[in-house]
Amino acid sequence: MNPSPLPFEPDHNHDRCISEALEQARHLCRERRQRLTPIRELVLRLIWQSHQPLGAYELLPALAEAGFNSAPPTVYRALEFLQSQGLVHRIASLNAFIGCPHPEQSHQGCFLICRSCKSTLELESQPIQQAIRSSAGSLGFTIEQETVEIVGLCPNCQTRPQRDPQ
Amino acid sequence: MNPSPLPFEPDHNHDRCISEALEQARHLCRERRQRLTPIRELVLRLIWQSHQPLGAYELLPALAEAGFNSAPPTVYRALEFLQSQGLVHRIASLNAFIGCPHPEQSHQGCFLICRSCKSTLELESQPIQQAIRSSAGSLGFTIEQETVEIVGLCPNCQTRPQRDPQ
DNA sequence: AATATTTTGTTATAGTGTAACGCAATCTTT
DNA sequence: AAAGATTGCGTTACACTATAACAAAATATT
Repeated sequence: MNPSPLPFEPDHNHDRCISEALEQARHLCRERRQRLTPIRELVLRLIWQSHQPLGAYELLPALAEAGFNSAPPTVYRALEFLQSQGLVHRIASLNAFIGCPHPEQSHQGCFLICRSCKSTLELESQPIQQAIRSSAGSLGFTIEQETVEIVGLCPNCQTRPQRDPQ
Repeated sequence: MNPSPLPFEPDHNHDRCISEALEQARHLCRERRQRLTPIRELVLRLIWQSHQPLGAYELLPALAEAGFNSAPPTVYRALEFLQSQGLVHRIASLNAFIGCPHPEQSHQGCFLICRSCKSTLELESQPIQQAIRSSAGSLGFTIEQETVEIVGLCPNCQTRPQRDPQ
């Protein structure tokens, strides 16, 4: 069992991985004087539990089960808050959301998304960042937001295409 | 007047730029034995006319004006065909479509999108491609599809934020 | 001309996301 | 602790994006 998730590694200790993410979220929000309300924390936990990008509407049933209102605005508000705090990212090409493993400083994610098992890995790739900045800079373009989403097959699914690591 | 569009340059000869794109599309489709029907050609022309990413539903009124059916499936079918031929790209972060300036070979675009005037430039950046391939490769990830969309401010809009180059 | 294939028309519906308003909970100031 | 201000939530309604399914028309093939 690993203490934290490895790239495309299905067998890490996911319970611990979730609770660490939640603890960090609580800590960051306390520090920033932001309110991690029960709904927001639940949405964050649900997203972490999946480890796959999760659509907004997939969250609604769980919210209803927990006794909350489960109309779309409820979950979108929670997601908006979590995004504003860097706790989740939105994957534009999937219309879905995923937990951010290092929310302590605002950043632009770069995602590797497995088409087969949907596992998604957030990279911190200096070379990619650098190449993008350099290209934009040479054209006089000022970057405000980056969307880098790579879809393909993770190592597991190249040899065992049907398996779902979660 | 320039014969072809320059990066974020509002004053190129856009009529010529459109007609060249259409001529190339006709040529490619003839070569590939694919049918560039009136609807498909009209959709392609409308997209090129805008030079900004265009939503599917923004195309419908023009289709109706031209006497075609203007229900969503009509335009989505045309867009699907044009994408399959590499003639247009979809911008995931905008739910919109834009003409491809070099459709002769299938490729993954990298887009610089101005938040203010919406001008969008497709890059062929070897360093970015290389960095992405290298990152993915070192993790054993096989790339199938890349989404790279950079939103920010183009040179024109950094000094004249209100101007619309189109 | 007959048949097969592709494209389009049409209706309906699924999926994603937001506006707007009022109430409730929390925070701030006194 | 009370009053007022701010923030978050419940609720309804709706806008925007995209596709399924089937029939009719147009085109290609034999």
